[in-house]
Amino acid sequence: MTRFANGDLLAFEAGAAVRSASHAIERMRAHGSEGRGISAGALDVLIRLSTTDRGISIGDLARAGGVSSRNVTGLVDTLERDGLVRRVPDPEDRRSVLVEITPAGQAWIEAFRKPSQLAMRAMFQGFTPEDLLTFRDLCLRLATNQHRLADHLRQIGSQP
Amino acid sequence: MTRFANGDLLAFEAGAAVRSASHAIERMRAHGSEGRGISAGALDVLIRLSTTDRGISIGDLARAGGVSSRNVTGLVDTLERDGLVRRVPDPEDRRSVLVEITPAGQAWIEAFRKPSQLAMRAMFQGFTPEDLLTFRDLCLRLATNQHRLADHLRQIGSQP
DNA sequence: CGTAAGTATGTACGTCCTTCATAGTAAGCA
DNA sequence: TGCTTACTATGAAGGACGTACATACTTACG
Repeated sequence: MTRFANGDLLAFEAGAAVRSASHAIERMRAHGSEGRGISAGALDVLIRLSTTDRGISIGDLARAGGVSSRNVTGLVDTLERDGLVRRVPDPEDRRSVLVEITPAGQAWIEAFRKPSQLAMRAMFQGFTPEDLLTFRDLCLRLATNQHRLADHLRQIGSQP
Repeated sequence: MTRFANGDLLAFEAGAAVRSASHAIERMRAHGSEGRGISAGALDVLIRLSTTDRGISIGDLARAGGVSSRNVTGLVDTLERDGLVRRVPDPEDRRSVLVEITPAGQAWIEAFRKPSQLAMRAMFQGFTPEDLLTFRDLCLRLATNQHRLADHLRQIGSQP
């Protein structure tokens, strides 16, 4: 290994580590939903939709996931083709399209949950509940930090 | 949020959280190496090569990264096209190709390190050194867990 | 020697994600 | 009211990562 200043080394290593960890999770997830053919990005959208009864607009889904709205449009396309999701016009804004989960989508999530939880439990084997809790919180803090940074960068980028 | 059994909920949420976190890191990394045009997968290979003076074979790189060897071939292609990496024949096995980092590659890594560390420091703002340490360790444990699981799955998959 | 296994790579493909361009709609202001 | 500006979703095009399968070459083992 190359040499670093103390704290920066740790941050650098942690960055690399979280990348491996995410790859690991992704791989297990793929294994869990194997055959039922839903891919990572689409799954994110579906899970987000499953947490509410109201529809969510494409733009809001994009902002929530931190990706472009064009991307979400595509993911919703595939989910809709599979019948897991449905587009309905927004009664309050005719530009907007609300996406809601269908009963088939709910069923898919239910079927996905059990094996996914088992896989996750296997992945987090050896973690104490406290480990799990702090780990989750640190991850979320990382995500919010990034959101804040992205906003900041966007601001200083748009007014040089 | 939907309802879960206690521990499984946490594992499920932690899985989602690490995905966001990794996306966050990835985005900052992209921002850091902007213009210098190296992408995530290639960067992983380059970093791995920068940690040793000897060449590493395509297959070993693939196993270390947990990806297919075909994929590594492609990544090495682009790195070689940019002059950051070089293929040399393995003197001990004429099937194998060793990949080594060039001086230009070393220089790239050096140039990348500083802004990357700054970005990481910004990302991990608010983390105590202990947070950072446990976070990194938990991530690595996750990765090793996945490796073990993958091996296990491969074994039971190949002898049904 | 001959067969089996390992190596890198060609071909083909799927998914994620992006940017730019476009048509429809909303909102603010003369 | 009409005009301009901004926002919405989407079409088109493309880059990058990753996979599986087939192939040619080399090694190792019987």
